[in-house]
Amino acid sequence: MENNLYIFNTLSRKKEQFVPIHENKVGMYVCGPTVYSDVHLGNCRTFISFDIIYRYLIYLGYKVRYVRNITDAGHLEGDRDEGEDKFAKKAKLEQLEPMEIVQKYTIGFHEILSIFNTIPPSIEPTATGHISEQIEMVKSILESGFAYEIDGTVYFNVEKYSKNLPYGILTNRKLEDLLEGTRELDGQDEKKGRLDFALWIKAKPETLMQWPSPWGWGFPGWHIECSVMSTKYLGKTFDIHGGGMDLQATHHTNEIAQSQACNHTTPVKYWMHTNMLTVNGVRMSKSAGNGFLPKELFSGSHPLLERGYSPMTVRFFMAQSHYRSTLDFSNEALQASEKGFSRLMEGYKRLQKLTASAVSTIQTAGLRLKCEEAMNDDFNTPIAISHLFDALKAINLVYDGKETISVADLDELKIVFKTFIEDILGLKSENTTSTGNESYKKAIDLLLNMRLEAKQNKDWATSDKIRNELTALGFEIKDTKDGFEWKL
RNA sequence: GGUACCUUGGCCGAGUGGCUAGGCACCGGUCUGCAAAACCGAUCACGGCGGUUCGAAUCCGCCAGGUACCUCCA
Repeated sequence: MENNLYIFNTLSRKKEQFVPIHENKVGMYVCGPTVYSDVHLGNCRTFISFDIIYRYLIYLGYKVRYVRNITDAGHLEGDRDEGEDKFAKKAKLEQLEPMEIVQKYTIGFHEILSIFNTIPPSIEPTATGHISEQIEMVKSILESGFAYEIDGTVYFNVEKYSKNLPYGILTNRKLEDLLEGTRELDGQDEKKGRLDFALWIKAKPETLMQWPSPWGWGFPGWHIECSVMSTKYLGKTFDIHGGGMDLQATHHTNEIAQSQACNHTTPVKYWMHTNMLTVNGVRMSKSAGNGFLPKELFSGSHPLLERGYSPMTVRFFMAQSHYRSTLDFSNEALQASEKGFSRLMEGYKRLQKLTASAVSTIQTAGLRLKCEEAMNDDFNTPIAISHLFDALKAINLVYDGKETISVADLDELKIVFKTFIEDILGLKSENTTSTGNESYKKAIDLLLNMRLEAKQNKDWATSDKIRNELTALGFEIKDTKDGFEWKL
């Protein structure tokens, strides 16, 4: 299959033409959430970005296997292979079983992603469901000589690995620099090298989630699950691995090392990293406390928000920036997106009502190609959207009777709009009136018909009163040549 | 301290050597009883200094400011 898709590969820090390993097929792995608390908006940005990427790959005709894991074990509070397990800590706080925590937040995560209209991945494996495979991989890494065991805990030997293979390729860093950057660890540490990380961690007696292993009871290190599950479902080498940029330096770097040590091959052809969401210029993060939850965003209940914004407004807002750029959250920016989105969707609805003429007096033919070119350039959604807005102008001109469009052009325009707005960008109309009941609609129509009569009698006082009061209730009233239109 | 990245008009946000990005806001106009919506038009730009070049927002250097990673986070 021929395509001109170019993807920015973190490995080379360049845009590279996308050539799948197996013709017509794409294997894509994205690091999913650790389900110990509510998913926050920054996480959502990454998953929405990859949702659009997934949708576009499908549009191009690829058969995509999209794997996104759920981390439900082994993720410690600190990454120094000490500290408390996140699930255990939360379980104590909420007085629940760790698996109740996992269940609760997994459901919440799915709910939110569904509200954002993302397509579920093909496979969503969990760490706890792959304990034996993780043990096998740890064994294999031990056999290859890149790991060592100390008292029930298995560590990856970074120094030894880096003698044979480049450890810091993903962040373009040398081992010496990394070592220099690592601060001295206070307290006891049994690791041989400062950069070494745990593959398997010995359980303490009070550890809630633990499994038997050749090294005694314990639980897997955080990084190993991704190596295991991506290998299992996508093979030793697969096409795309994605995740947030914050995972690049540690998690993904270690993942490469593990997979390489076990499978003796480069695990991933294209590494893709999404940039961070910021609030007032500072990264939105769990620890900084400036991250709001999707529900707070929808309802406007967070102190930083002036009011609520709908899920599709947020999705559109995110699509208006490129996935590799930071995106700054502000009320002003969200309101701008809300209006723009509303205008786009209004135009999309109008498009369905247009009547074709014998000839086109406007130029819309190249739209699909332009949008494809934008998406082919490392999924440049903001450019694709700008082309849709250009076409929107043409739609409105035809709607106003100032220009005409031919049947063929109209049909193509309808298909392209549907394809890019719904299928690729994953946007959908949120107009509530379409789901409202009939009597309610008729009541509004009745009021507006009364207003129409008042207008015909030039009773502007009554006519304005009806319109103003409805407007105050949130309705938008538009007068047309032969009547009116309204929406909530 | 080390490493990397960023700085675009009132706001958001594309763009990597010459050609109007786009959205929102604002201003003028068309339409309208007045509005709204829509359309047309105008205004506003590339952090600072220097260099390369016929030509730089785009390449190079320096400076200033900011952010991220190096410590859990998508």
